[in-house]
Amino acid sequence: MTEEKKPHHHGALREALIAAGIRLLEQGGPDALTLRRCAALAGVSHAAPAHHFDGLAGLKLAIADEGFRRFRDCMLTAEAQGDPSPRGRLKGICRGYLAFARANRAMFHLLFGYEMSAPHHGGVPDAARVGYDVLSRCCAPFVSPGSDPRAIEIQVWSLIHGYASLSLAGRIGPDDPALFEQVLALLDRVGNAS
Amino acid sequence: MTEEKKPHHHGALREALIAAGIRLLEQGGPDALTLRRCAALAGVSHAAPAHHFDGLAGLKLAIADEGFRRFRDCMLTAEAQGDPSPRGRLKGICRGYLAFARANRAMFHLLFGYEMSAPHHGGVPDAARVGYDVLSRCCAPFVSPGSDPRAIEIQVWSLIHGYASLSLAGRIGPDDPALFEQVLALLDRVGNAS
DNA sequence: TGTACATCAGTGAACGCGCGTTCACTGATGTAC
DNA sequence: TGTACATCAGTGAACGCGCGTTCACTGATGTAC
Repeated sequence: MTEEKKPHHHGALREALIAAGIRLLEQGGPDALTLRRCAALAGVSHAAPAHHFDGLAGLKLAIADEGFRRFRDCMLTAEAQGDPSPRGRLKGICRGYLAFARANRAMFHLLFGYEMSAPHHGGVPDAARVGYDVLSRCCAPFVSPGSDPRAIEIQVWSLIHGYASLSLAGRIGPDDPALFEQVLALLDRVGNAS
Repeated sequence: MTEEKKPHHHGALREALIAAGIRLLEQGGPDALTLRRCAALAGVSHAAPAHHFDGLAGLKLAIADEGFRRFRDCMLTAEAQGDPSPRGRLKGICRGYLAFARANRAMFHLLFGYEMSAPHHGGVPDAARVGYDVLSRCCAPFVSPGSDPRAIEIQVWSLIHGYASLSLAGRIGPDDPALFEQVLALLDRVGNAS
């Protein structure tokens, strides 16, 4: 199971290829993620991945799946670190959202980029849902009973996703925690009756 | 100047290549944008573009430049169409923002994607500024005198950019104008003393 | 108005590159009996 | 416990593809005089 020897059979090649893909992604950007390079980094021949993934698209899907789980974990960690009030938790996951994006630039672009939503593409992996569930839970305290929670969820998600995207795109300038907190202050006005 | 004949000299190849690139982008996605295909679509040999652009990166920069101008025009048009109050203008450009993203998926990803902000890349083209200026002007009425306008600008920009990005990524589901207006309603709480 | 010449903007052939994929193969594993 | 055999997970060579780039070239344009 946890063998890492070098016999003919790798033993955990699937996981090794995913890990290699993530490394390539972060070190060389989206274009560095190819089947051949993943195979080389995992120490197998370039034809080996065909036994585990349905082409490059299949590998990317598996990488995105793993990425979404790490993304969720990053938000949960940030949630647990801050103020335990509902408002504090909500801001906490937003801080985790931004932290993940900054620490995993290329992965973030893979998770939300063109390819993942292209017309011909199979669609977003199931794991995308686990992140949304965290968001949804943290928004719940601010939803008026009987009303649709979706509006508040999308307000919060848009705000933090936009900030993270613009930050990665270099549009907000260097890291500015004070500015980010000012933007998050808008969340104090979410869900109140104004 | 406006010649479109077929002599040895094209006359306006630079513009033709940019137009070809935009067509390829929208019809085939980011990967369809190559020097050779642009040249073919413009009706010249594949070596011709080298006389006008510094490689593929140079062509992309020129395409992004044109894209940012169209983006701004789209916002200005939407601003002019709606309620002329400050709040109405602000929401107007947000509607233009979303409309542009939806009508120019691949271009939108080019303008804000990984490549445009990659470490080795030269940076965002100057034209990116013209869009921000529109946003800044529409935010100005809500900035308290003497305070930094940046906080409100980034709040608004994050909200609309996030919504547009998530919409393109297929995360918000099918087009839902009512939901979008609910999200924009958060702008009613921007810049007030709460 | 005419000529010589430099410069510019194309052509088309050729290059090497990394890619995904296919194929026959082989060693290792697992199962039936 | 031992044997036969099917299946699985790798190897390595080969394929064709489209890409960016280079190169010598040539036709058209523009300028000096």
